[in-house]
Amino acid sequence: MKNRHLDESEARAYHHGDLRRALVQASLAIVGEEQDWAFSLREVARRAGVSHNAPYNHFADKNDLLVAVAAAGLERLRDKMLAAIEGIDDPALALLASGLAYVRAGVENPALYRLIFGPALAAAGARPVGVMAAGARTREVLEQIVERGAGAGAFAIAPDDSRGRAVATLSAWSAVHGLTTLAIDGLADPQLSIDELVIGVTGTILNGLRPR
Amino acid sequence: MKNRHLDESEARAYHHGDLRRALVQASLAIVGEEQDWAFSLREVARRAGVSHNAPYNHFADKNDLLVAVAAAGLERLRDKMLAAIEGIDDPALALLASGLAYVRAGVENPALYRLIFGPALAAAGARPVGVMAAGARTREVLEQIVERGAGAGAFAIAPDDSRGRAVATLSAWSAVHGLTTLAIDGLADPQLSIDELVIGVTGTILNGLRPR
DNA sequence: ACCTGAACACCGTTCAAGT
DNA sequence: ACCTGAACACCGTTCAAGT
Repeated sequence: MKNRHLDESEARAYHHGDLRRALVQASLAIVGEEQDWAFSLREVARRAGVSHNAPYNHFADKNDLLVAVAAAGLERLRDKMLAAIEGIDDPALALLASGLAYVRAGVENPALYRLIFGPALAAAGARPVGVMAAGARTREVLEQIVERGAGAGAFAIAPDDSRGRAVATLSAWSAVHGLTTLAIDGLADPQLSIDELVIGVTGTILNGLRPR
Repeated sequence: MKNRHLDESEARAYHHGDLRRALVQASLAIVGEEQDWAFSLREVARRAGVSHNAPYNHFADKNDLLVAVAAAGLERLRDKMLAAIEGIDDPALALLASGLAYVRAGVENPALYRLIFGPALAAAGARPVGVMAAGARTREVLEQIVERGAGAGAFAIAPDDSRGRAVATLSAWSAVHGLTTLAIDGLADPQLSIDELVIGVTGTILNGLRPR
């Protein structure tokens, strides 16, 4: 009864060291299905079919689980960006495509987006290294597009200007990240569609990076 | 004892219909002093010197209080932006000044910034009108700068292009909003100072809006 | 009209105990 | 090594009762 939503192999796996992964998956399921990013640790345990303190064998506390979930969510975001720029040579088009994928992912699953940039990162004390590392890997996607654009002369950045590349990367990330949260919060212009907003905002960034 | 941190006039005021305001002030104090945006309703009541369910006479539930706190925080943000652009005629400089004020405010009080764009707006069900209205007033500051810039020919937007103005406004807000959250989350480049980051990112936006 | 105290269901975390 | 059940302090919310 407790395990009725799990098949036998999955139930067995909990005794094989997979509970950690199962708890992260259960969390992602709750976030995605119920759009609830403030779920309780006990609810996750219930969904995974274990007692409410079994998670403590794999995570120091609730925030430690949230860190793992946020990191997994960031990896998903990164994968979508990578898939979106696959085969696109023009750096400007690649930046637009990655931005579209990023904002769409956030708007499609707002609760996950809020979780990623929410409680885990806000935790007092030491920075949660898991999320930070995943965030760095996500930023790298934009960094590489900027680097290609700078090398090809598509963006007005000298090849040896690492500061310029950092600013360009952060400009692009800030714009799509800010647009995503404003759209999720209902603070973006409702007259325009999400795609129109992304194209418009990314267009401003691309215009700002273009050689004059 | 319960009221030891309140003087008599303040204590009396709670019987004059000011508890609502006092609870919002107490919340802002907790957020600012303890950098804790996930405070409990009971803690707010304790700080205000009332029983733990007195708040229910003024707010429907905890989220209703959070909405009021978020709206107050947004008004503060708006006031800082307005003060920063006071007397600046050049639209480009005004946009930079407002952006600097915005990001600095967020970085100085990250917990308040998280609260503003956090739980209240994420609440399931109906949109919290209080925050939405305050958000619209905050966006208006940027809108007016863009409008001035479009009129003066400082930005490449035709006078009758309301769509262009909306995109420009959202581009500016997205950039500073995204930069603020990334900086707070420790995901911005640590090599550069906050002011350098704002100048760089705002520079990209301004460059993108400038006539060619 | 506004506030209080008791009560309820729920939560995060700890601890002793089981296999 | 990993999991369970009891226990503790705390929370959001409701309700009856006070002024």
